[in-house]
Amino acid sequence: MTADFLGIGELARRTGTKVQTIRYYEEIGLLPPPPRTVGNQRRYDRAAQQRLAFIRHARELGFSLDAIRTLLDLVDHPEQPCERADAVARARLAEVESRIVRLLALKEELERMVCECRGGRVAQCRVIEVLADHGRCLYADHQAPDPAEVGGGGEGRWRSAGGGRSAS
Amino acid sequence: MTADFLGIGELARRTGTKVQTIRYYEEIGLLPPPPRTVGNQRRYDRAAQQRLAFIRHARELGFSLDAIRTLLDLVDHPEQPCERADAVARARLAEVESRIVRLLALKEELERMVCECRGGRVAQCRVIEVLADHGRCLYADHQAPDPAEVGGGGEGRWRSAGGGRSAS
DNA sequence: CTTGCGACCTACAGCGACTGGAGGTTCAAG
DNA sequence: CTTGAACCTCCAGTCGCTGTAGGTCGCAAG
Repeated sequence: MTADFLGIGELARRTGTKVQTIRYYEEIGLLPPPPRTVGNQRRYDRAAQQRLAFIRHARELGFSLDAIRTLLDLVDHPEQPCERADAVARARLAEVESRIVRLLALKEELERMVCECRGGRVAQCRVIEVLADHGRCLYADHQAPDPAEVGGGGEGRWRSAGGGRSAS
Repeated sequence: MTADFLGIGELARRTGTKVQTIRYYEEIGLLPPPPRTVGNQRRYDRAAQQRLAFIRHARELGFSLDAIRTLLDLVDHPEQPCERADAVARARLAEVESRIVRLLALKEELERMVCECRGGRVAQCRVIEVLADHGRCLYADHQAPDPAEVGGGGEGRWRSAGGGRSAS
C-alpha cells in the first residue's frame, strides 16, 4: 500500500511533522540528506521514516535535539554498550521529576492567589498583591537564581517612575 | 541605609536580575525609561525597584512577559475591577496543571524505559527500542499534535539512508 | 592633573527549536 | 499545454534573555 519513497509532504503528514521542520532536522544533521529526484526533490525511504519517527517520539518525551543526537549516534552503532542511552534517559527523567516538583509548588501558589481574590478592584487584588510581595509566598524559592534582597514594604502603588531629573 | 537612587548594577544585584535583562525590560516597555545622570547613566527609584521585583516574581511563577504586561497595566490602573488579573492568573494555573499532568505521564514512560533497560548492547536497549516504537508507550498521546500514522514494523535497524539515486 | 579601573553605555549577534513567508521550480492531472 | 499544488532555497521572526565589541563615565590614587 504505502509507497517506499515518499515526498517530504507525505512524510510530514505521516509523522505529524511540519515540512520545514524536516528540512530543519536535515540542516542540523539529525536526518541524513535524502536522495533527490532529477528535479531536486527529496525522496525518503523507510529508514528515513523510522529515523524521523524516532526523533519525533523523543521530542514528545521532551528530549533536547542534542540528547537526540546522542541517542541517534547510538542507534547508528548498536554494538556499543547502552550505558550512554541509559544515562541520557535518566538525566531526562531527573529533569522531568524536578520540573514536576517545581510546578506543584507553583500550582499551590497560584491556587492560593486565585482563591483569595474576591473580585474587587485591582487595588485590593490578591493576585497583584502576592506578585508584588514575594514575602507572601509559601515557598521563597520558586526557582530564583539568587536569594537577593529586594527591598521595601508594601504600601502605596508604585506605577512608574515619571519625571524627576536626577543629580549626578 | 539604602540610597534611593540606584545604578543599574545595584538594582540588578538586589533583584537577582542581570543588567542586560533590565535594559531589555526597558526596551520592550515593561519598565519605564528611568531618569539619567548628566553622564547618561540610568538611576532607579523605589518605584522602579518594586516594579522590577514584581516582574521577576511573576517570571518565577512562569508568567509570560505578555501576561506580565497585562498585569502591570492593571497595577497602573488600580481602580479597575480585577477580573482581568484573575483571568490571567487562572489561565496560568490551568497551564501549570496541564503541564503537570503531561509531565507525570512522561515520568512514568521514562521510568519504564530506564527500569527495563538491563545494560546490554544498544541493539537490545529498551530505551532505544521504546523511542523507536511509539506503540510500546503507555500513552499514545504524550503531547502529539496529530495522531498520524507513522508506518512500519520493527525489525532491522534503520541507521541512515545513504546512496541510491531515485527515479523521477 | 593624569592615570587606571570598573561600572556603565549602545548596538547587535546568538541560543533552542522551530515557524512563516517570499519568490521561484517541478510534478501530475486534465 | 495549462493549471495549481507541492516542492525548492533563503531569510526573518518567535520568546526571553545572554554575551560580546567597542566606546564612555565616575571616582580614587598618585
